[in-house]
Amino acid sequence: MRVTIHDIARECGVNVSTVSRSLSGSYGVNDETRQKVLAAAKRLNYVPNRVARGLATGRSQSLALLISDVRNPFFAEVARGAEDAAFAADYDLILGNADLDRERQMRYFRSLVAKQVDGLIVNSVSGLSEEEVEELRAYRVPLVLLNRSEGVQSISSVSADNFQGGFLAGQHLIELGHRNIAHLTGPRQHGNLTERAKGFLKAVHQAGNSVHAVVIHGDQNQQGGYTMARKMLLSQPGVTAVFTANDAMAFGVIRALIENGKKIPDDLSLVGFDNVELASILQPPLTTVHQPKYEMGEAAVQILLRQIARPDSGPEHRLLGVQLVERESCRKA
Amino acid sequence: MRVTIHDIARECGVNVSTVSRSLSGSYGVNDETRQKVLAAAKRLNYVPNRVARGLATGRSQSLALLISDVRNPFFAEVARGAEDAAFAADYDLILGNADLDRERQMRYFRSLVAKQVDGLIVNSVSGLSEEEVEELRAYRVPLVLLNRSEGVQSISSVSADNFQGGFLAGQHLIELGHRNIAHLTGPRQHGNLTERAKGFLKAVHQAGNSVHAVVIHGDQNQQGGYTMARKMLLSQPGVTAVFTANDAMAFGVIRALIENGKKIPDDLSLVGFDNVELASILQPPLTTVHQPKYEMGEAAVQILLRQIARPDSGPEHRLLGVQLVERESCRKA
DNA sequence: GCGGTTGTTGCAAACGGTTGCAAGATAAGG
DNA sequence: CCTTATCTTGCAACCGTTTGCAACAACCGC
Repeated sequence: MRVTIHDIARECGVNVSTVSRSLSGSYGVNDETRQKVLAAAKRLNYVPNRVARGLATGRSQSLALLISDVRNPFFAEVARGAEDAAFAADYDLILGNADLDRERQMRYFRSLVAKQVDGLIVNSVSGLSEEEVEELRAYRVPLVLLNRSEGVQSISSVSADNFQGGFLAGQHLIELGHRNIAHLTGPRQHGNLTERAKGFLKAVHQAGNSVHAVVIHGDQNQQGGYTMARKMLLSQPGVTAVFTANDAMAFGVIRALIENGKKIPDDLSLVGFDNVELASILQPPLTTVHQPKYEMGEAAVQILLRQIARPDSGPEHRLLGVQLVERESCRKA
Repeated sequence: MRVTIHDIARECGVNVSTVSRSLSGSYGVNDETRQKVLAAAKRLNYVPNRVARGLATGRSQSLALLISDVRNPFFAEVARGAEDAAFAADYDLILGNADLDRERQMRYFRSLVAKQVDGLIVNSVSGLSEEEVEELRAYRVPLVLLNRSEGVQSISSVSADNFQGGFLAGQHLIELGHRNIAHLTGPRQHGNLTERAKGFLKAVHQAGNSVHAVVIHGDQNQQGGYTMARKMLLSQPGVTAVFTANDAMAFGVIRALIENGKKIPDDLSLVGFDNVELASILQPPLTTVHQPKYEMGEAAVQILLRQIARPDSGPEHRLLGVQLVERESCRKA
């Protein structure tokens, strides 16, 4: 059995409550006694039992991050940001990969609540039914969503400025002189991606009638980008520039172009979104919209910590800035 | 306050112990009573408090994964494998990024032990002092190392067959007819990478005197690969093939070659190690040695679960197979 | 010298479960 | 009908902390 405060108390000839107070540093214990206790704790190699502490205080000192998949570099970066912020505040982070499986997500929620996590960061909640969101809310655990969900004002969120990102991408291509631009994006109704498309279209409309834009929907991954690009090459031969709603799709576009013997940026300019590490390594390096992924993880934890400290404080929505990273996948039209 | 078993007991007019037994499914309770309890639990929306349970049973029902950095796709993949296996067994996974910082690693250990994690998967322990390893051992928490540490027989481990991987890479290049091969690797004394180098050299020696090999040490990342490649192009102009000890270094090599106007595989054949996702996306797709990353995570959790179930069972060392994935970065010499 | 502070410590009740043991009820066997 | 075995349930201790309250001593000012 491990050493407990009872052992220390016996060793020092004091009551456990004195030991507890000495260790947790709250005032009200004589300095001499405290030193004695501290020395004994060290000598006996005492490790406090956080579970017991958690039971007594109602705090588990852990947060959870529930995302689709850490293998997605975007989430890995978020996870690292969250983990660093949590570690700094002496919390630890439980990781859950829920894919986009509703059932799995709910199973996780229940398990995490049962474990008394002090706060929860969730990728997205958009797939959940009204009832499920209600159940979630009933748990009364501080919650922050990564990427704001439409219409869920009451839950804190951290998002990148997707609209602005889409706008920047569109503006950039237009400034380079492109007049026939395609936007490759995911399925309709996907909050984030929809925002990006809206921003993009704003830039297009601002440019007036001279610019022609087409939006193509498909799967929001490399394969989807590949498929859409192939289709586009056939149906839209006049396109000179492509903006994809994420980098993965851009990689698919690159593959399709290589297969068709076309070169970037000579035959087609390309702008991605996310700025995953790969984007800078690829040849040519991809121009893309940088999302502050690490910072999003950090911010989410900060909000959580604040909500834990002041449970009655309202929800907070943080919109983090994005920026266009110009590399070599675009050229003047 | 949340619903507890006491509430359910009151509701059903039975003792808490009966409720506990009904819920945890251990036999010894009348079926009718159990149904009544289950119904009440559901009706009241009861969520068991795992912290309390943990205190009583000494089990926290959570495992921890302590790695350098999730942003490294290798670890992200391992993490996902571990998480899936843990989830399936109704455990959850605490994630820790310790970089290679000893202090941070030790802080994590203590915190995790304090939290009564039931098992711990650790990236590497090689940087720790004797004393620290001893402290770790004293905690008596089931432990498995990702990548076996030299001379630490007493702690379970899961590793890829690095030696065999190095051998396969060397053999492949030799079979293609290369006679002047460079191996770019990390600092000396790095367990894994050393094994890879050894395997590579075995292939070289097996081929007899006709094959000339040079081993270059540097940083085990993209930048290191870049630097070493530049140096090599100057000092070893006769080299026709390169084997890097990981994919990241290979990406650095590619960058250096592009800068020098050289083409892969025409001017130089290249083999990496790891098979990160990026390797297949790059142009040209990289020939590399596949490490079963996901499976390593899974295996680590399985070992942990076994050790938790039978604490007196000895350590287990699992060596997972690797395979050469031939893509388009090599050609006949 | 006395009442009132202030500071230090101990006592004991939580926190929400689990579990060994005993008691009572019921059924089976002789 | 009594004994014994089997089921079902309750009681209470325990897991390792925290924390409100009371007790006590020392010190203060008057």
